[in-house]
Amino acid sequence: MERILIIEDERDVNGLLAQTLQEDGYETKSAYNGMEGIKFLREGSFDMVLLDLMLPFKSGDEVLREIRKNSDIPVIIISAKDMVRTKIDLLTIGADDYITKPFDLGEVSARVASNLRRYHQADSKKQIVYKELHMDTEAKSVTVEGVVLELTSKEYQLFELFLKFPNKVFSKANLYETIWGEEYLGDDNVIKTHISNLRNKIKKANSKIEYIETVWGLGYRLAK
Amino acid sequence: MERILIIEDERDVNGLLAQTLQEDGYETKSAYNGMEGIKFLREGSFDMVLLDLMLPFKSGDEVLREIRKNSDIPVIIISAKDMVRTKIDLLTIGADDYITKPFDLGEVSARVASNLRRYHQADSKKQIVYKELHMDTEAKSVTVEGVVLELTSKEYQLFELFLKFPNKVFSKANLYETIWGEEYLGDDNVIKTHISNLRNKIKKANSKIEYIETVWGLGYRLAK
DNA sequence: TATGTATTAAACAAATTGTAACAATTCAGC
DNA sequence: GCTGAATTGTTACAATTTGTTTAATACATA
Repeated sequence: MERILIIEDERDVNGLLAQTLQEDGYETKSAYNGMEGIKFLREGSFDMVLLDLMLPFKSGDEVLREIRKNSDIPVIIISAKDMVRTKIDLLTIGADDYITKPFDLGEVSARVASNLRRYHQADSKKQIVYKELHMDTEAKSVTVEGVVLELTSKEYQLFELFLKFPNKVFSKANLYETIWGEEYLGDDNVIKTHISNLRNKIKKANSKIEYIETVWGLGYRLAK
Repeated sequence: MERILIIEDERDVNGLLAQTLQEDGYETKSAYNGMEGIKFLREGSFDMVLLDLMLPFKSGDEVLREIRKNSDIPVIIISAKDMVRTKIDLLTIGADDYITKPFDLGEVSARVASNLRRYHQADSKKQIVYKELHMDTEAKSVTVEGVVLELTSKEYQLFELFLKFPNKVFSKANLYETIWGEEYLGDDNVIKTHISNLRNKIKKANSKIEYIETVWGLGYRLAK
């Protein structure tokens, strides 16, 4: 399970965050000042830190600097709305994101999820594993249930795009412009054919899973 | 590769920035006045703009306003040290960061990297949460109380409009012209049908909440 | 030239969209 | 409160758009 450390001195705010994140399925630990936060970080392993800027004893940016000395886990800053100037500096120091008070709990959930996803993606950039599929972006090879797919260049590029952005719906214009690098003038035949060929090759490799999903009227994406 | 547009009239400063950024592994393009800068932006796709404030023909803040009309890429302002007052205004217009002259090249690198990272991370913006509803504008998916709605393209577009402008009342002409991109000639049947279908799908997802409100004689809007 | 790859074309299938006819609702004026 | 004209809502179906597949042709590379 993913563990999140919440460093926030206001007890009710801390509790609220903890409760929300627990409902989202994370394990949380609460610290009520910077020194305590750093202590917990040394002791346990965490996947993320929510860090308030205004802390007693040791201010948030000091804590952040301390964290960054020996860790690259995502840190989301919680700050008062009017601290615009500091935002920029914090991102420079190495914060990953920030949320301004008063915050919407739904937004907190979204940000946390998004940052965690990115973090976990970052250390497996070269190997993409999805369901029964394995892509090596260095070797440009793809296997489905152990069977190697012999893909052409265009097929591979399409597939890699889908796998790199698992939720995004790619419009045809989108696909065309990123892969072909030219302006899309409405001729989607090429794309449709390649998609078809790609699907066929996947199917022939004994895959029962459909990897590429059609989103009617919008485009294509990786199937869930 | 990431592309950065440098809009700066002093040739040696421009060149220095270009060189530094190229060494950092970016592709750069140089413009020497505001008009040229805007022209380049229209033609090519950039990931970031470095923008000098004091430019011939068109001042930096005009250029910034122009950029913000159709893009949200990070813009870093380069300004003389004594123009402190403007900083805040620029951040209000939509600048992401600022660097004062004379600048340290190491700092430029750091700021550029930080802003680019944040920009590419900014996908939390793409999540719209409203009451029990969650819309992912990347994945083009909508869930109500955890249930995924299977929307058609038109239905989705309508819904996204409402959610993006939560208080605005959209007249039918308004909706028709933004979504269909054609002149509205008074036939509101299409819209009514789509709204009806959309409401149905929401209702079938067990939602007790009415998300789309009719404003009699005026149009529709997101319900409060 | 031989081979694989990319593109185009065309015929077919599927889903969405628009239309039309009718039902329900709202609101102004009595 | 009624009443009815205006506005909005619903439904089913036809027309249109969009997607799939197969095959043939063009293109590139060795």
